[in-house]
Amino acid sequence: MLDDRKLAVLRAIVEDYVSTNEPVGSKALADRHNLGVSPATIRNDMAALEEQGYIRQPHTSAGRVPTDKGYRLFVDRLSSIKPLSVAERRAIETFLAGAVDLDEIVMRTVRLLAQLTRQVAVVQYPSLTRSSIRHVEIVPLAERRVMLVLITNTGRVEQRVIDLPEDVADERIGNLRAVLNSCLDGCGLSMVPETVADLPERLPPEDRQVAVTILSVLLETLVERHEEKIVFAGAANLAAADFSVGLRDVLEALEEQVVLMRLLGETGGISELTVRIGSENPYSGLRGTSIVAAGYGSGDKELARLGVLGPTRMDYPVTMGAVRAVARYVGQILAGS
Amino acid sequence: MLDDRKLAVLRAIVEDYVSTNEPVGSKALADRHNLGVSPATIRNDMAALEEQGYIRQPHTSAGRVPTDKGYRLFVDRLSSIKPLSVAERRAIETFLAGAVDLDEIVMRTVRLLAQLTRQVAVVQYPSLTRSSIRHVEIVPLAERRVMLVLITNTGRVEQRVIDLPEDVADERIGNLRAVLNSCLDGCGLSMVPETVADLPERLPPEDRQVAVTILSVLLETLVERHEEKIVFAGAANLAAADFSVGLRDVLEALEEQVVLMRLLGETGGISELTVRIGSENPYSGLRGTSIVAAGYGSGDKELARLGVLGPTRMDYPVTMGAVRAVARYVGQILAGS
DNA sequence: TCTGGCACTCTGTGTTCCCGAGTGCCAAGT
DNA sequence: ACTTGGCACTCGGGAACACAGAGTGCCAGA
Repeated sequence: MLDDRKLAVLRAIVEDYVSTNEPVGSKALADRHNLGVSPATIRNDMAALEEQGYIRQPHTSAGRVPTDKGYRLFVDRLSSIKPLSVAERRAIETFLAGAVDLDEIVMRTVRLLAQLTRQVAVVQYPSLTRSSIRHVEIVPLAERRVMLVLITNTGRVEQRVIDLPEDVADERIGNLRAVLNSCLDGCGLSMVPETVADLPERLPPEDRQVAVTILSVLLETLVERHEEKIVFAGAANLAAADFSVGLRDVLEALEEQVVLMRLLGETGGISELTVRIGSENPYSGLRGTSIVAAGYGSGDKELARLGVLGPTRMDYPVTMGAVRAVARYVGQILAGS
Repeated sequence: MLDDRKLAVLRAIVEDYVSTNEPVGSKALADRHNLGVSPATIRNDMAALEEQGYIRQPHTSAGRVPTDKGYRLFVDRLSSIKPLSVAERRAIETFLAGAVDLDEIVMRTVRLLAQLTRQVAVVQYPSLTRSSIRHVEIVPLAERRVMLVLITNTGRVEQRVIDLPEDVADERIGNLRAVLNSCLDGCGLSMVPETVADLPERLPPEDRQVAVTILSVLLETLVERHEEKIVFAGAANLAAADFSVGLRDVLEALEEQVVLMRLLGETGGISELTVRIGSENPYSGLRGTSIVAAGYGSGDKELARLGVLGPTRMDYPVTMGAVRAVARYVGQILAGS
């Protein structure tokens, strides 16, 4: 149905259109790529490609432009991920190495990715639910008020202020902290509810009331924060890429955590790339934009996702290479810290 | 030099131009505002205003448009800050009240402000340097590794991972923590360096090495984080306001923490509004944009700043009202938590 | 000092026209 | 059966042009 030459023509169209941003005609193709055939032949192939929905003409008698389906075929079968240059790898390493805490790792990652791809980068904070507890801290603030601090093995810190039902002496707090830590240390977050279920009963009666209050907040934190935090950078790159569709919609989507979550999507395995092209993505305001995303994590567990968002007319091989490389490096950094 | 009527004309020009976004002519002015004089008279006044640089004509035989100088006069002498409606105040309260930690307070504030003003909102995290220490925590992570957690009275939490020069038993860590807390609790951050200066000497010799390591990281944190964290929201509003100047520059500025810092600027007193109009601001990429900013804090100490950024052609009375109101509410929330 | 009148100057818009790039199709060649 | 050159056709986009409308500056009169 699609012989090799037709595929070569499609590849050439995508490559030319990506680099020039103008509909590409049969003559230009014959000139720039040595396909060994004449423009007329190419025209026939183009007609076939259009017939099947891989390319289209913006107007009669203009060149051809790839459709979403065309890009999809290109990504799946006609291109290979382009690895980063040595210089780029070095840049990633040195740039990420300087980060001192999780906030800074994420911040640097998102900027790095934006700069590398010249597009909008999106990074999700390492998921709370898939990580485990490294330490729980209870800090007395006032008479009946404490702050609960939760530190996970990914370096993420959650804090909540709790109003207690009664005055509690500091040593009782300390005691409680010790108990909590001894039974939660290293506990996967998804296991917390069962782990603490019978905890109050194992405490002296006078502490139970307080323990229940604190535990309920702890559990609440785990649930509420299920919707993860996401940051983006490189919005300025949107202005450069003259967007076909209004960039207002894109900016709006970027500020909606929920939408971003869905865009990053779920993955199969770690460091596996997901590409959503134009109308494939689940949000109508983003026709005309593609998302290249990957999971990252330490070891073999995927902790969160990151990716970039740009016009469908993007350089997929390069973008995919950058996303994959950054995802791997961030995973390493997280594992090492 | 400028009699009352000329000022009234200037005010009318600003108001009309802000609401219509079109150069305003003498006839339209005479119709919409009852100035009690004819268009011809207004024309004379306009000529005078233009002479002095308060307004200008985009082209010969177009209406007049205020200059930066004109807006400045308008803000300083011709307008008064418009208080928010009851409904808006209620919305602020309920929206901010639900926040559980500092991150969420800041996040909600910036979104609220963006929505209220329909412009880009910018909020700086409460300054580390001006707040005081509420608690210091040292959490053992591994053999020779601990995490230092710093909690300030504004609810801000800073964490750093520290590699120790030797193995340290947990009880020695606990001891160190107790000592640190007893001498730093409530200590203003700017006082920390002197407060801990002689601390190692007061410890048993075997702990000194470790203490020095930890303290140096602590001090480093205070210094490094001097450049504050800033977040923004509402970038989508930029796309709506058809910017005269390329919005690429604006987006770039928004992602430069340093530039944002300078834009928010320094203030006189708390809740005092700063307005920077067009060319008054220190960044050349932002010709055509104004910044309305205010300090916020708990009690009488200014902890940080917040504000909005929009086209010079903005509704200053309303914007100023919103910024002032939000700054006050955030201050209250911070004081109460 | 204000007002009405008048001539003048622009910008923006709509119209028309034309060029060129690119196509589809067909008939001839391999 | 596929490829190729030729040819007529179609549109989009830019240039040239005209024109209406809004707005001004200025002047003479109240």
